[in-house]
Amino acid sequence: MGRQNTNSTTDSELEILNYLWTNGPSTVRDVHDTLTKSRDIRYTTTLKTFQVMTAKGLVKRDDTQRAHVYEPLVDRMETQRSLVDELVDKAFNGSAVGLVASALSGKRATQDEIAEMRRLLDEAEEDLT
Amino acid sequence: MGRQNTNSTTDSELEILNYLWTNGPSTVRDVHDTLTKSRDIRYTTTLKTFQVMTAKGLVKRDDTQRAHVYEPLVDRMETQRSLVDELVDKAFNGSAVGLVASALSGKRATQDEIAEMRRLLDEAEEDLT
DNA sequence: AAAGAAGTACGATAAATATCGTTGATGAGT
DNA sequence: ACTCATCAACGATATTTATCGTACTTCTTT
Repeated sequence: MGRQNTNSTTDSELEILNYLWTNGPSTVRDVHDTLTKSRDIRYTTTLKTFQVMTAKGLVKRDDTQRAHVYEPLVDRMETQRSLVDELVDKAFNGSAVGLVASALSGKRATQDEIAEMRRLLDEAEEDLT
Repeated sequence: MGRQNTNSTTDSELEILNYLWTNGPSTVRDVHDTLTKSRDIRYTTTLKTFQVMTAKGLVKRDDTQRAHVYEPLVDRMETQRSLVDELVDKAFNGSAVGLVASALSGKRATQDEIAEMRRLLDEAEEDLT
């Protein structure tokens, strides 16, 4: 009964993973000092999230130092892809086109971004044959 | 303290909204009979979700009939856009390009889908003036 | 009219998530 | 050696979500 989620990573976890993916192996202190700039949370909250993530296998912990060092065990692109797939299923009836249409209608894309997307489409098309 | 989510619609709610957007105003029975094909849930679960959605203002209820008729109060594209924006922020550091790249790397897009995306890009470019 | 089917209302509950506080250990500076 | 800061461990708790069961009401069918 009760809650039931197919989700792999929660919002808090994703926030932490983003930091680790960008900055490499880090301590709780490193991450917390960044998180606390935008939100008012306690150190132990960040720590607890790390512990949960470790239990889930999302990160690996090196405890040879007093301040444990964490690094991600999940791949960034992989995670992004699964989040996108999930959203496409849930909100766009499986159509990636719908997703792209939405993305373009939201914040207006710049000329450069549009050009980059065209390049991505060219690539995707080549991979088809 | 405790949980805190910026999310507007939950998974269950979105599932119901999808039905309403596609099929128009419907009764709990209508929706439930469809949901129950893919998941094993009780009628009152679906009903309860409708009641919560009504309280949240996501749907409007017409109770002039014994079987109340519900219709969506939120716009489909609007909702999709906000879900996409949320994901772009959370997982792609605000870059819609990253999202599109992920979408293309996931399930392989067909020739037709790619063509349609190109068309969307053309449109977006024109809107740039 | 009685029985049964189909509805709604609503409280209870399990699980997941995000959060905090307390406790005990370890290290650094005086 | 003592004090203070930093850290990890861990339990407690509020909230949200998804779910169900029970009770009550209202049609329908015999």
